[in-house]
Amino acid sequence: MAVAQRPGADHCGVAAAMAVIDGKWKVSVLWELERCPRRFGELRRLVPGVSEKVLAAQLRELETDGVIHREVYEQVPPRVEYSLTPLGRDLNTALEALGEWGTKYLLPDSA
Amino acid sequence: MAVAQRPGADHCGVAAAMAVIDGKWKVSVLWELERCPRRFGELRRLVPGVSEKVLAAQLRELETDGVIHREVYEQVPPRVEYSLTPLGRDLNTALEALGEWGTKYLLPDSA
DNA sequence: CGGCATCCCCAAGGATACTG
DNA sequence: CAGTATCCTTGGGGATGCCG
Repeated sequence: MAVAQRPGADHCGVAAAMAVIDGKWKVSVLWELERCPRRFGELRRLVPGVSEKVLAAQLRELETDGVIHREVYEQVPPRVEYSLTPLGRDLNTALEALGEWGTKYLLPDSA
Repeated sequence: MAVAQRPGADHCGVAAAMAVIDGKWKVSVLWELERCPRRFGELRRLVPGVSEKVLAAQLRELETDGVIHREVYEQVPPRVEYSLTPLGRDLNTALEALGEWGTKYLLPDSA
């Protein structure tokens, strides 16, 4: 999303997390990787609508942020697999709380 | 942030939550309101960097989404107070999980 | 005080083509 | 297959001014 960064503010942890998942497709990618490691092409298909350029860019950022791992298998044709790091798994767990809230929020009238 | 919406996908709850907090200052606002209700001008000061236009717009969206309540006191000068709804408090709780992850993530090397 | 209206800008993202 | 390179579009947000 783009979250205001206020160093020192007591919500900076949230801001940091938001910065990591800031990107239109990152949560979807994280979610898909939760099930199992995936190749680039698989992710393209699993995350409909994302372009190659943007998927590659966001994967790089997620890798830089240490939430996913990029494994290159030297073969022909090339094979690259992306997987969650332990940190990434923790992030997904934290996102689940948000997911539960969202599901509850979506209900027209909940109990 | 702007999160890909994939109706039917099993992460749609997360997407819904992300949509609600999508806005550069929304999390900060939510955070400030956690402590106590705040007036418009207070929020401006508490959330440094936000413009009047954008603050007003994001407050409207948060209100539309049912996470904050807008109370207008008919006085001169005008007085408007914003507060969290129960739904908003739940959202903040869910965000705390993310905040804890973020804090952990920020540590150079954690135990 | 608490806004809304207007104009502007720029970075994130989309489309397409090309490459190791 | 798994990307880069290039060009282009969009809209969220910044700055400023006016109003009840």
